[in-house]
Amino acid sequence: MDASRELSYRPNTIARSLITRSSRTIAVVTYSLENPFYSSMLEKASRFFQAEGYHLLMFFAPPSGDFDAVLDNIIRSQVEGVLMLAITMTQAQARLVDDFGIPVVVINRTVDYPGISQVGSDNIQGGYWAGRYLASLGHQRIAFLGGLPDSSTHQQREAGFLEGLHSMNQDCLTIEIGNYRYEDACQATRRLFSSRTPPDAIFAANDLMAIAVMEILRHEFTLKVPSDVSIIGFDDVPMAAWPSHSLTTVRQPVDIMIQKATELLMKQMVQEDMQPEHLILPVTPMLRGSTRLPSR
Amino acid sequence: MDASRELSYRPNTIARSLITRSSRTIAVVTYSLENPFYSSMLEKASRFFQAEGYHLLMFFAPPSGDFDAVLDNIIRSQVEGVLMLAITMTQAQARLVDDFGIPVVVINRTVDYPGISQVGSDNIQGGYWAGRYLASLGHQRIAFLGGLPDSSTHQQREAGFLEGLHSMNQDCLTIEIGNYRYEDACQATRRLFSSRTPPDAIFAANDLMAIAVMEILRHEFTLKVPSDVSIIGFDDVPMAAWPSHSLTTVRQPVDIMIQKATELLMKQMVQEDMQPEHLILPVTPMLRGSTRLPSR
DNA sequence: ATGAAAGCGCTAACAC
DNA sequence: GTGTTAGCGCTTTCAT
Repeated sequence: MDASRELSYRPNTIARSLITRSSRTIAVVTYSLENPFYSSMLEKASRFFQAEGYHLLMFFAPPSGDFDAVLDNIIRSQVEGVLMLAITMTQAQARLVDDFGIPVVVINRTVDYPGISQVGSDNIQGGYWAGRYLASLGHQRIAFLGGLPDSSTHQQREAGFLEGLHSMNQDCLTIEIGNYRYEDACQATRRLFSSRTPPDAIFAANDLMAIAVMEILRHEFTLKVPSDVSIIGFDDVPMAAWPSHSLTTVRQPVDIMIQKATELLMKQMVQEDMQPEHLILPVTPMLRGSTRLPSR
Repeated sequence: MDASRELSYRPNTIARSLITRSSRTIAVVTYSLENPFYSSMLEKASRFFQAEGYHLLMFFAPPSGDFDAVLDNIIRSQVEGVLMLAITMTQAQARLVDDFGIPVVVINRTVDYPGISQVGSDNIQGGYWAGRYLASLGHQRIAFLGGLPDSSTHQQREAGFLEGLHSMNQDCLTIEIGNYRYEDACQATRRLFSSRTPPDAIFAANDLMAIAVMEILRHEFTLKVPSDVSIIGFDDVPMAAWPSHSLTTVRQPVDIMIQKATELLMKQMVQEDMQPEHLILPVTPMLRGSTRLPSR
């Protein structure tokens, strides 16, 4: 002990990992941290795992393209688990990492493969509520501002929304795509409101885009929110509650999602035989100032 | 090759790391991702290193306390470099990791130890400009909303600010602390404006806090920005340019900072003998709508 | 309790 | 080129 102190010896984690066959490392895969919803998830997950003696190894999905190469790197890296934050995977990709026996939890994406765990919230219900609620406010020209068209969240929120509108005998005026990004949503909003029949209400597939809509309407089209246009978002990021935005939105239970996801991943890492689970957590409508008041 | 495909063989990165003595891994240390300034830095750094075949291992500094334990983990983990994002280190801590021969680049903190590289921007100049500019607008009761009191950025921005005010024959009305956090800044704003002599201008040590001030003033105190109170922030995060905030701020050149920091770290990892550098990049005042117009 | 040795899966050096 | 071997720094097992 004296000598080890003298030489300021530190055990070599890599050598230890090799012999124990446990890297105490978890891959986190995401494609952007622009949305604070995911950067806060990242922080929470990281602190949780750090407390358990694990550390997160970051992998960013390339904007276009070779996600298979990323998966390959993940497999070689000997991580003990993978946390996918809003990453769309093919069945083949899911099977690949499952075949290597690496536990995976996918957050906010469903993937059509039973071997991995998924944690999400009830996008269909959230969309359904948004559709019904906007219609119930008396809006007649209701549009959807979608996220990434390939993502399950986009598809489910859209499907729920259309169904909600139909249940009120309405159709969706038009659908635009904002790719879950602020800038893209600004462009989409400009297109939407340059039309001869602009919407009088918008459901955006996340808060970041909903806030973009609000900014563009108020400051480029000098329209009032909510008196001219009602806006609903999705996520309930902290920013949505800031008084300037006061965004009516569909809250996803972030804390519970990340808690369940990390617990699930831990369990799967510890017991070989754990069955993958598919959790769909309930969402909560948050009524704020970006939707007009119900007339009654 | 056929057999390796058959068995879907993947080289074991850990075994390779052990023999080559290179983990192709870099530690990133931060204490919060609440400020998008840092989550975007994280994303950019991660993509850069990933393209070079390196991956980031995340370490979060505990809110209170044992940072030495984190450093110890970093050293054991055999990372080839450390990127500190806004982490305040003691001299002893800096020396420790330097003694282990691990290259370190500290972003947005100065540390009183010559052995490690530092990349930051000219906080003193930025603060100086903010002080002079607010005074030049005719403000008479100018306050400072500080960040983390122990951080070098806080201290430098404050020092520059006070000096700027003095150069215009003014003193700082009062100083409050917001710890670089949104919520803390809201509380600080409430304290500031409950006073009998509230400020008529505020310089906040980052944009997140500046926006918090704006929110509270407009919606809790029904004061107008900028006609009642001018506000200046620091960073120039994307949100600052959103029309609702239209925040006058001091831009830090994020892209250049992260580019320089990653390049520096790479160089130090490759050549043993590289001298640590201390880069102070120029800041740029961004005049927007949160400060009143110069009268002339 | 204390020590010696095998081996995790690679790479690099060295023979052939 | 092709094959063999030593060894990276640990943990674990087995013998003392």
